[in-house]
Parts: sequence; structure tokens; C-alpha cells
Amino acid sequence: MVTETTNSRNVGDGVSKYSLKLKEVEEYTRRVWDAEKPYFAKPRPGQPKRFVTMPYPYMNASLHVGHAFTASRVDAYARYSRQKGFNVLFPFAWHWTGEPIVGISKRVTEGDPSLIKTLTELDGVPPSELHNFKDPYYIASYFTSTGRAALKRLGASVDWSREFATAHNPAYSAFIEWQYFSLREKGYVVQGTHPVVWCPRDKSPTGDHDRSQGEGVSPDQMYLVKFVLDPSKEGKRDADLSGVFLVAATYRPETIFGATNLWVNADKQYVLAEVDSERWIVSEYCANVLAEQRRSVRVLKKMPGLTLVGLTASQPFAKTPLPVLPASFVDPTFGTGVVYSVPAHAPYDYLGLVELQTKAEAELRKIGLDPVVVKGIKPVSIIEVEGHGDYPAIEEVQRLGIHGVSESAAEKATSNVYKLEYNKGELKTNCTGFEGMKVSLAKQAVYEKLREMKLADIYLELPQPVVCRCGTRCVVKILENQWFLKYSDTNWKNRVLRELAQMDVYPQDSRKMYEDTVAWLQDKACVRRSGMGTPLPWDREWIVETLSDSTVYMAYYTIAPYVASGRISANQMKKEFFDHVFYGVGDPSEVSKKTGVDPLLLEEIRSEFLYWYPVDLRNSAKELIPNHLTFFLFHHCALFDERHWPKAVSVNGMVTVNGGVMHKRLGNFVPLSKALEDYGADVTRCALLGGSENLDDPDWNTTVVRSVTENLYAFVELVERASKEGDYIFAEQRLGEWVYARLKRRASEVSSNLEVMRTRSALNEALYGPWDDLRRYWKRAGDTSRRVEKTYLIEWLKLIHPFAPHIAQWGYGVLGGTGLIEHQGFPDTTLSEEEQLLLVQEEYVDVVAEDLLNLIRLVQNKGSAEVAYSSELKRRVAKALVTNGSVPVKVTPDVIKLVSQEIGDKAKAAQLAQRIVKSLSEWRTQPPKLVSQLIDEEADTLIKAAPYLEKTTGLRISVCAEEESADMRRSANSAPLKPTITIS
RNA sequence: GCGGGGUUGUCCGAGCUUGGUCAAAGGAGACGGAUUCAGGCUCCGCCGCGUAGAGCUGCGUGGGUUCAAAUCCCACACCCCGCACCA
Repeated sequence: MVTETTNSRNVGDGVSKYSLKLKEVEEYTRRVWDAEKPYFAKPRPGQPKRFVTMPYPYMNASLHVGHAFTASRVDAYARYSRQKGFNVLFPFAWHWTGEPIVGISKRVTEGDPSLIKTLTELDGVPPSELHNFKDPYYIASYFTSTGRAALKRLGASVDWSREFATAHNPAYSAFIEWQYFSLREKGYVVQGTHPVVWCPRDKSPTGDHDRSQGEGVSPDQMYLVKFVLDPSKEGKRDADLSGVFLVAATYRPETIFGATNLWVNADKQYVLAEVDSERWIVSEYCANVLAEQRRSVRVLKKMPGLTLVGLTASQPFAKTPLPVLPASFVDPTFGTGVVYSVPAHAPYDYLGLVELQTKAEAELRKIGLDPVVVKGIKPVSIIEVEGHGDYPAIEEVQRLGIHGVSESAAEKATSNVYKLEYNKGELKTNCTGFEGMKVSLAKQAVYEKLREMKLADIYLELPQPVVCRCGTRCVVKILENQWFLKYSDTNWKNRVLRELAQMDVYPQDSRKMYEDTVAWLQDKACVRRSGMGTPLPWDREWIVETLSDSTVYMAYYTIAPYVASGRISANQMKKEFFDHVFYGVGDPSEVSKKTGVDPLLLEEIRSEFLYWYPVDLRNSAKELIPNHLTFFLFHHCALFDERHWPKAVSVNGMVTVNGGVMHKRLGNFVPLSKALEDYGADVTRCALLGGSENLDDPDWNTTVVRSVTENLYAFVELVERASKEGDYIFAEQRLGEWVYARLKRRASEVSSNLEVMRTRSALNEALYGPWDDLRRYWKRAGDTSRRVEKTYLIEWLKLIHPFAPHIAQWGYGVLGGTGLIEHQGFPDTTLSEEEQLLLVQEEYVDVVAEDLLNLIRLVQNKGSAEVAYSSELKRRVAKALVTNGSVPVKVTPDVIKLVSQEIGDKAKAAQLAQRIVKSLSEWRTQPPKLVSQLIDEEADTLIKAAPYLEKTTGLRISVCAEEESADMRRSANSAPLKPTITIS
């Protein structure tokens, strides 16, 4: 309730004043609904049905205006469909599966201040409730109950008897178990091994949203190249290095031919380790990562980087000795911490080499290097690039003016050279076995050759550092034995494409997005280790992940009321039960024996499913196309008969607030409950629906909300006056008929727009359109009372009902209607011939009025105007032209022939034809018959409209035929439906 | 990198798939006027140019096809959005 204080504080604020009235209206209607309970949907055999859904929202927060937008669209469609005579089911449920709810409970337990602030300030959680939020179940229940309340208040016509949550719900779990057993049986759930970004501390994959750094980074494939160390130099290092590999990581194995030396970071820690029964030297960090990538790793000995400097390893092909040198740019946490140096083609290597070579000899000796060897190293050119010299790396370093490895431009130079050589380079003759090969191809070829020699391998690395929210640096892990949905399956994909082809997809533009998603989709992990949800029935360590337990649950809506009422229980919901309900498998009495469900009840549930399924429309935000909505299609065609595949999907943009993406962190989060409290349900609905209807994002802002408030209020006022001031009829009969005809046409527009989920167009037509018609009526009929017939208002209320149901129901009641307005059907949309003519005639009057106004602006002396319609002869010609089949748009020889036949004067025919056709062509979209009638009644229409034209223009209007005109020279120019105007 | 979408009058936004009904819907807003004690609402007018009209110029830029293009074709520029084990 709005209190007295709120009221007085806001005096002067127009919105608030109107909002009060609108809230009274809202409460009126809520009382009606509470009494009538109109939205419980029961199967009614014989009556056509529509089953409409939106994805259940995730319950880690309050519902916001974005949810309200989607819900309003579905609700508008649902309400409209009921008016059209469909038996509509609009169910709702709550998504509890997954990690975030648990995450919140953890953070509350830890006392995270920013989270607590968000909960209390943005989600509106009373501080007294907070201590309960240590329990994830409580959190989910809390937001579910506030969400339900908000949605009810929004006026969503939901059948709440089917409500459920996806966790802590044995019956739903039974359904998910059935789903996954079935998918597995069909071969769509498989076990697999895939690389993931992994947090070693959390021991779980780290998705984008779980990262404090490195969003969007995914594993990249690198190549390991193993260099055999020369054991003769082991001496002072107290380790047996025979057969030991120094393992370098690279993106460019083909450059091995240009290697002049190896780099290690002398200041970092390396290890000698047994890796898959070989002995490798890599950085200590890398050894840990290797263990995550399906290798057995046993560290034998730590080896400081410095101890590696001065060793020699041999080039794998030529076996030439390559010295191991120190380089500060080598990162031990990237790759193996060992790289091989190709100064001719890698800017870092060149810069590092120059840096080392310019050091004092004594310094080199101090770290165990022979100055002669170091200074003797020369870049080896192995790649030919047209238009470039032998050393692209050196060229690029000089071009960018780089002097040292620590300069950031070195990064840029590296990528430039890489792109250049990859796209345009060829290997030179010194690359034995690969001469003349394109770099782009050589990369793989060289790797394979090395692999054959057992000197190369694959390594997965993150191109940029990724840090988990918990603060831990992430690595690439190859996760084994995880369960996947086999979305890569070609047959499955083809089935989905077929499904898609026979579905309606709104808006049209989005169809391609689904097709692309289907094509692009790979196997998807469908289980997680933690979070709320249903354990994978055959491997209970895993929980069915949230995007994977939400794909066919719409079918569960047909069972849910039986669970809710206690007529069936979770332990009865065995495979046989679902197979029977969804597929009709098994004899009821036998299924009954196995499940304990009464055979009659079993048949009732089966027929309930058959009645409601398939889903007729699923609407959501566009961001769900690449995931949920496409999964929804995949699972349906995996699990259900073709006749149960969805009929239509539609998407909308995401609501922005004051132009920005709604985000709690940005503080522009608008909870639905707050919007409802501030502005009321119908305003919230209409403001959102009026915002957008295609893939664009509607914006929620005060300007829009205010204007919608004013508009709705004006409408309410109109209704209220009509209810108080007694009966009124449109006195001007002809125009009264016109107003009704216009309404029919608008209803037809509303209808065709809603059918394809163009909710904004529909709303605009329903809400604003009739105002224009009425204004015109009042003006045209000279009616200053600005009143409306009740019957008309009731038709208008029916039109508005899908969008502003509270006002519609209230208005209906106030005007003396009984029961629910939605039972009164949708306004008639069929126009009689008379009505069509009426509409066209008024359009004609408008054109004349426009011409008059146009002229007035150009003329000074204005007192009166003469409107001269064309002669009998011209009209005859024009009618001959239109009755000829269609309204002419172009002067053709046929037209001229016809005209000259009519007037019997060939010379004049062409000119006349031109003028007449031009005039007629303006009416080309109208049926010829109608145009012909319009011509017949042109004079009459003008005469009747004269008073209106006078009022509009402020001129005295006289209407006459062209031959009676005071200015015959001008009136000779007249054409049918194009009178001449003379102002004097 | 891969893929998708977009660029319209002061702003938002329809229309472009099936070229002519498009100076271009609808909404918002500015301005002038009416009403009002006053503000808001409401109402009338008006918002590219054009002093007798049925025209001109215009829908990111440049070119093309056509009797005719916001709408079709080509090139260019700029902007936005997805890319997974997560809701």
C-alpha cells in the first residue's frame, strides 16, 4: 500500500499522483482474479491449446525488470491467445541447480561485506534475514517466494499449480534421472577427456565468470621440442645428464632449423623430472602443469636455472650443438620455461642475443660461458618472405626502433613477424626435407616429423595468465572421464536442423543464429562436482550441471500438478512411469504394478501430457540462443517424437537501464518488486513492451515510464468518465461507424503482430491507435464533449488486455461488464465492404485536407477555397481503367488505347491518361472495386466532409464540379480523386 | 581469430526478405498557441527546402542496376554482440 507520507512527499510529482490511481485499478483487478482464479489450466479435449513458456529464472537473486520484460511478452501472448479461444497453459518454475547459490551462502558465511551490501541494498533482503543466508536452500527459497510474489503482482497469468524448483526436489530429480538414462541409452551422453582451464586450489574448472583475470582466455596448443643434452658437460653439476632432454615449448616448430641456442631463465627454478619414463628438464612450474595434462611426473631433483647455463644440447635434425644461454625474458610459468632461440625470425631472440653479446667477457665467464662461443653466434635465416630480407625479425626490430627485450614493442614485433611469415613465408633450402614448403603447412609437417623421432609432443598453455576469483593462478588441465552431451554428433545435429526448419522462429533474424549454433556446437560437459542439483544416476559423484538439467523440463509441467497434489510421489516416478507418460510404452496395469501408480491416474497423466505437448512457444532473451534455447531443441529431438517437437521460439533483447547494461556492480539494477512498487504493474509491462520487440535492447528509464504512466492514466480517466456520465452514443452516425471500422482494422494489426511476437508494434497499435481515431471523430463530428460510447470502450479494453490486463479488467467492470473481460473474446477483425469504403473515403478526405493545408502555407490571401472534382468524362475513363483488372500505376500503350477509346480523341488521350494514372496510382494498394466506388462517391464525400475541412483549414469551403469552377483554367487540371483547389 | 547483427529525420524507432502505397509509421522531445491561479495532464498547430500546390533534396560513404531504390548489387567506413563446461 502506498502510505499517506509517500503521497504527500511526492505532491507535485505527476507520476506519483497518477500511479496512485493506477494502483487502485490494479488492486481492483487483483481482487477479481483472486476470486475467480482464472489461470489454472485443465486439459479440455476438443479445444485448441497453446502451451507457452519462458525459461525458469535462476534463484540466486531477485527477479528484475529484465525477467519482467520476457514474462510480459509471454503473458501478452498468453492472454491474447485466451481471448482468441485457445486453452492456454503458462506454467512457471524456479532454477536452483548449480553453483552460484552455494557460492552466495559461502560468501555470507565468510561475511563478505560487498555481497551483503548487494543483498540488502539491491535485492532488498532485510538485514534480519541475513543470518539465514548461510544456508543455500534458504536463499533459493527466499528468492523464490519474493519472485513468485513479484510475478503475481505483475499480472502474469501463470498456472501456479504446476510450480516447482529444480533442486531439493526428489520428483524433479527422478525426471532428470529418467532424462539422462534415456540420453545415455541413445548414445548422446558419452564419457570424454577434454582440456579445461583449471584452478588447482578449488579443484574445479574455472569458467569466465569465475576469473579475476584472464576473461575469455582459452587453452592454446603449443609444441614441445626435446633437445638431447650433451652429457659430457655434466661434470660439476652433480647429476647424470645422459639421455636427459631439455624440453623447449614453441608455437613455431618449423623454425627449429634456425635455432642457434637455447634460452633458460637463470634466476628461476627448474627441475629434472621423470616424465612418462623419460627424463626431462623443465621449469618447476611446468612440471606441475605437466602432471595435470595426463602425464606421470616425478621430480628427481631441483635445478636452479643458472646451473643449466653453459650446457650444450643438440639440434634434433642436424645434431649441431646449441649452447644453453640465459635470458631474462623467458617466463618459467609459460610453456616449459625453456625456449630455443631463432634470432633471424624471432625478435625476442635477436634482442636477447644482442644483449648477451654486448656484455663484458668477464661477466660471461662468470656464469660459465665461453665468450668466443657466445659472440660467434649468428642468426640463421631459414624463411623466405617476398619483399623482405633474410632477417625479418631484425628488420622489424629496427623498424620499430626497439633496443631491448624489456620494451613492450617487442611483443608487437613478435606478432608482426609471426603473421608475416605464417602467411607469406616459405622454408629455404637449408631446411632439409621441407625445402620450399609454406610456413603455414610446415608447422604441422615439422612437428609430425619430430614426433616420429619421439622428439616432439603437445602441450596446452594459456596464452595469457588466468587467475581464479580465489586468487590462484590457473593452469590447463586435461579432465578425464567426465560426462559429455554429444552435441558434435552429426546425425543429432541434422535432426535439430530439421526440427528448426519446421519451427517458427521470431524474430526472423534470429533463425540463422540457431543454425550457426547447431553447426558450431561441440561436446558439452554436462556434469559438475559441486553445487545444487541432481546426481548423475549412474555415477553419483557428479551432479547434472545447470544448463543440462533444464532442456526438456517443460514436459515435467504436465506431471507437476500431480506431484504437488500428492497423487503421485517421487519413488513411483520410475523409468516405466515416464516411458509410459511420454511415449505410451507399456500397458497401464503393468506399468502400475511396477510403479505403484493407479492405472487410471496413469492414463490421466498420459492424456494430460498428450493434450499439452508440444510447447507452442518458448520466449527468452537472445543471450540464450547459443546455449539454452539450442540445447532445448537438441534434447527435444533426442527424446521426443517429432509430433512433440517445439512449435516456435522467440527471443528479445536484454533490458538496459538508463542506457547501460543492468548490473549490480554498476548499481543500476532494478528489481521487479521495486518497479512494481514505484509505478505499478501495467505501467511496468507497457514501458517494457513498448521498448523493443526485435533483437534490440529496450531501455528502462524515467522518461519512458513517465510517459507511459500519463498515457495509461489518460485512458483510465476516459473510462472513468464514461462510467460516470451516463450513456453516450456517437451522434454522427457515419463517423461512428468509421471509428468502429478503424478499431477492427487496428485489432487485426494487433493480432497479426502478436502472432509473431512483435509485442511492441501490437502494444502501440492497441494503446495509441484508437486515440487518433477518436480525436478525429470528435473533431470531424464537432463534438467537444470528448466522450466515447461504452461499447467502443469495451472493444478497446479488449484490445489493451494483453498488455495492461489490470486496466482492462477494471474498465470492463466499471463499465458494467460482469466476469472476466478475457472471456469476452478478442475484437472482431473482419471488415464489411461498407466499412472498407468508409475507411478509404476518410483517407481520401485526409489527402484533400493535406493538400489544402499545404497550400495555405504558400498563399497570403486566404478566405475561402474552392474544391473542384473532375468531370464526368474523366471519372468514366478512370473507372474504365480500374475495372480493367487492377489499379494502374504506369501509363502503358494499353492504357492510352483504352483512354482514347473512351474519349474518342487520340491526341488528348496521352496527356489525360498521364494525369489520371498518376492520381489513381496513389490508391494502388486498394482493391480496384473499392477505388471505383470511391470515384463514384467522390463528390458526395467532399460535400459531406466540407464542414470538417472548414474546421481544419479555417477557410470557407465550396465544392463543385470542374466545369462549374470559377477558375476553369485551373480546374481543367483536376483528375479523379485529385480535385483542384483554388484559394481566394 | 570464428560467427552473428547493425548504421534512417532532434532522439528512440518502424520499414527493408516480395523495389513504386516513403518526406518516410509510431513514440519521445523542441517550439508556438488554447485551457489553467500555477505546474502537470489535455487540446490545436508545427519541427528538410519551397510565397498557388500536386515538386526538390533526403534514409552511414562512394559507385552501379532500374522507367523507379531507404529498399536490389559492388566497394569502403564506423559501431555492437556471442565464442562453452557458466547462469
